[in-house]
Amino acid sequence: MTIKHEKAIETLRLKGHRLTPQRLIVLSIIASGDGASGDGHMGVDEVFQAAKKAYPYMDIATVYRTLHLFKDLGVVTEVAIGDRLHFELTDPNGRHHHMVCRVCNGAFNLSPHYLAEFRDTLNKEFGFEPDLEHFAVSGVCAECQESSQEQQIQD
Amino acid sequence: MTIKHEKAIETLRLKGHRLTPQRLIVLSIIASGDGASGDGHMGVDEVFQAAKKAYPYMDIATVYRTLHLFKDLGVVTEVAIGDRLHFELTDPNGRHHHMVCRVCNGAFNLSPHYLAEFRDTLNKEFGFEPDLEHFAVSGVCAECQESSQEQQIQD
DNA sequence: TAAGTTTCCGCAAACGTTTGCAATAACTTT
DNA sequence: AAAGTTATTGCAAACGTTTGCGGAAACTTA
Ligand SMILES: [Mn+2]
Ligand SMILES: [Mn+2]
Ligand SMILES: [Zn+2]
Ligand SMILES: [Zn+2]
Repeated sequence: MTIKHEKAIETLRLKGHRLTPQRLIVLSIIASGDGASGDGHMGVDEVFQAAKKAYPYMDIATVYRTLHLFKDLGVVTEVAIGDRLHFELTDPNGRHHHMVCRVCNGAFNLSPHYLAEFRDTLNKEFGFEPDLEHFAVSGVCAECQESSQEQQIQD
Repeated sequence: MTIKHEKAIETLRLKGHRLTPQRLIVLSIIASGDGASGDGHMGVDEVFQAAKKAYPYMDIATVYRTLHLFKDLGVVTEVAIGDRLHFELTDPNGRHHHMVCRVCNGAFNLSPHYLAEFRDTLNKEFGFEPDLEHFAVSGVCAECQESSQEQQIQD
């Protein structure tokens, strides 16, 4: 049980939400970060399947509701990867955004400092306050650009 | 019939796609830009309802397939507004990104120049090539920030 | 610990969007 | 103009996600 994990439970209680077995199970699955991608981001179905092992009556609607609650509380971070939702436990000491590759669906962390100037500009020029907590930019990662170049040479 | 609209038809023909009535209808609806939002971006259902008036057998799957084809050809630009897809005819002389307000669902145009530096940084630091054609940043617009401030004062 | 209050859950149905499939229609060739 | 080729369509079913509802469980109070 990590400190992040304990703080998350404390946040739930402090904001007056009930500590149901379903919520604790989903939280510990996300906290384990033990998803197929290996980068700590877990797909909704991965969470659901793992949750059913711990508690067979678990419903997919409960998983979604729980993840959205955690997102609203800032306990988890949502990342859209290849048009499916993924989640990771928020690390207050390691906040980051994401670059998502549309070819391999890899998600790469991006330090907030790369967006600080962009945020300031939008603020000053337009009075627009961007939601950067769940910011992700999609594109093609370095590795996938290389492999598509090899492909072209072979043609 | 605008020049953008004619060029779009020419693009279809040149790339070997068939000029079906369904495609021409969807294209002219998007080209009209006559959506409820007033900013030229049209929701999928708006397109579908208008298309059914011109051609009653029109199917929603055809609308989606057509819009995605147009997107791949660069003829239309997709903007996700409040987690629904919207589309506008691409203007080669007025390319822009979008700021989308999560409160009022307004979509505000953003000149590419605001993202040029961000793109360069991702390229140089990570070899990541972002897809900026359909880039949209979500947040809260100036107007909605003001009204939520008034709200707080009243409380 | 028992009763009362209110949030939360499982279920089923709905949402917006995508997909497989067999029939049709756009284009090409003759 | 007719026949042949193949992309595109309408339909229905499926996808991932959200929502309404009535019963159940978490917490509060006594
Ligand atoms: Mn991450
Ligand atoms: Mn626009
Ligand atoms: Zn990649
Ligand atoms: Zn707004």
